[in-house]
Amino acid sequence: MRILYIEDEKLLADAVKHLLEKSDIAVDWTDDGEEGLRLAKKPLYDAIVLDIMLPKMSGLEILEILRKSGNKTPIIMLSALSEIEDKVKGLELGADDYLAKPFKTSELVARLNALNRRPPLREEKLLKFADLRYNPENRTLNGEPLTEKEGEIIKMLLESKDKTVQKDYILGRVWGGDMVSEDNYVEVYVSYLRKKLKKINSRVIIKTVRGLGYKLIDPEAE
Amino acid sequence: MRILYIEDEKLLADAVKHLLEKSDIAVDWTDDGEEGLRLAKKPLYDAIVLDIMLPKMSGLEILEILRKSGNKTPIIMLSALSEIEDKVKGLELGADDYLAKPFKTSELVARLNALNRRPPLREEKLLKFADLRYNPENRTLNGEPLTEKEGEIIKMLLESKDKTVQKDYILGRVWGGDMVSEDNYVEVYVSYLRKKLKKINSRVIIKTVRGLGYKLIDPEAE
DNA sequence: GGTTATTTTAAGCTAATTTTAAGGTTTTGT
DNA sequence: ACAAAACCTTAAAATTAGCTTAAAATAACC
Repeated sequence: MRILYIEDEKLLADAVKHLLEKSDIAVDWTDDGEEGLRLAKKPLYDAIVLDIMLPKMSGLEILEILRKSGNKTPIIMLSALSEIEDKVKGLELGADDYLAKPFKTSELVARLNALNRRPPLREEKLLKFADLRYNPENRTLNGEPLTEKEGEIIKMLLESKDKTVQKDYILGRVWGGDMVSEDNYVEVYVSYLRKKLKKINSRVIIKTVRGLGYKLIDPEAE
Repeated sequence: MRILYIEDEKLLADAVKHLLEKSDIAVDWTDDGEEGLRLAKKPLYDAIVLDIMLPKMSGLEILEILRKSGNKTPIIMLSALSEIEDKVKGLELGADDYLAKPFKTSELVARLNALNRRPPLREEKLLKFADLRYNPENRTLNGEPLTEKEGEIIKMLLESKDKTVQKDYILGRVWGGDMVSEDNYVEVYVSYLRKKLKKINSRVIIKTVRGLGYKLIDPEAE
C-alpha cells in the first residue's frame, strides 16, 4: 500500500513515516499544502493522510478541491482534539475517516487497512432519461457500447434533458473549437445514435429542431 | 481436534495442555520457535496457538513465514496485555485471533472451537470473480504464478469487479506517477494476462473499452 | 559471475473509429 | 409548386487505438 502524508510537523511526520513503513506501507511525505495537492491528484495513492492545519493551504481546502474534481482516493483527516468543528466539516466534504492528535500509529495503520480492505466506494453516476441509462464509466447506453463521439453527444443530450442542444455547441464541445465547421459531423453521429436507440429498443427519439439542434423526446410523457 | 502449541513457559504450557486435553483437544507442544515452524508446516493441525515472545524466533516471524508460504492453518496469537502493537501486527500478518495473557483456558477452548467452526478467515483475502481466485499473498491466479506487474493489474481489475478500470489509472498505479506515458506497457501486460487466463481455462475475459480501459466479463453471468 | 525471469522497447498487424463525400429526403420561404 | 437550405444516410477511405510478438535491457537469483 502506498499513501500520501501531508503534515507540517516534521518530527511527527518522520516518526509516523518510519512506523508506517515498518507496517509495509510506503509513505510519500510533504509539508506543503500546494505540493500535497499536486501529488494528491496523481492516481498513485491508496490513501491520503491529511493534517488540517497546514501552511499556505489548509487540509480542508485540499480535501474540498480533490472531491470537487471527482477524486475519490480515501482520505483520513488529522487534527487536534479541540477542533471538533473541523471533524464535522471534513466528513461533510467527503473525508473517509478522522483521527484526533495525538494518535497511536497502530491506530492509523488499522484504519488505513480498514479503508483499503473495502473497495473504494465511488457512486454510480448514471445519466437517465425515460428508459435510457448511460454509463460514462464504460460508455454504455443500456448496455450497448458507444464510441467516444457517440458517448459525448448522448451525454450532452441527456444532461440537457428535454431542452434543445444546439448543433454548433455540440460541434464545439466534441470536435475542438477551431473546426472547419462541419455540421455534417454532428449529423453523421446523430444518425449513428438513432440507429443504436433502435437497436436497444428505446422509446426515446432524438428530435431535430431545424436550424437549432437536437433534443430528446419521450413519447410516453406528455 | 489437534493443535500445535508453541510456548516457552513450561509451567503454563503443561497446565494448558492438560486442560485442553480434558476438552478433547490433542496438543503437540514445543518451546522452540524453529522447531515450532518446522512442525507448523505439516498439514497436521486444526489450529496453532502461538506465543509472541519466544527464544530464537518470534511468534510474529513464524506467523509471517507461514502466511507468506500460503499456509492457512488458523492461528491464535498469545501475548502479554501490554503489547498492543503486536496485536495489530499479528492480525495484519494474518493471525485469526488474539488472546492476551493471562487467559482462562476455557476462553482458549472456546476460541479454538469457534475457529474450527467457521471457515478460515484467510479466505477473505482472496480476490474472487466468477471462476477466478487471485491470491495476492503469493501472487497466484488459480494456482498459476503471475509476475509482479501482472499481479498488480489483475488485482485492480478484480477489485473493480465488472467496472471499467481506466488505462491511465493502471499506468499510474503500476508504473510510477511521472511515466513517459507508455500505454503500450499496459497493453503488453493485458496481453500476457489474457494468455494466462486461457492457460488456466478460465471463462473470464478481459474486455477492452476502447479509449477508456479494461473490464472483466463473466460470459456466464447476465 | 553467470543464469533465469521479468520488464521495456519496438515494430508489424488488425480492428475500430472517425472523416470525407456524395446522393437522397424533408422543410421552408416565396 | 419550386428552389434553396437544412438535414439524413451510407459507404469508402483515412486515421488511430489496441494487439501480439520477439528481441534487448534490466533485475533477481543462485
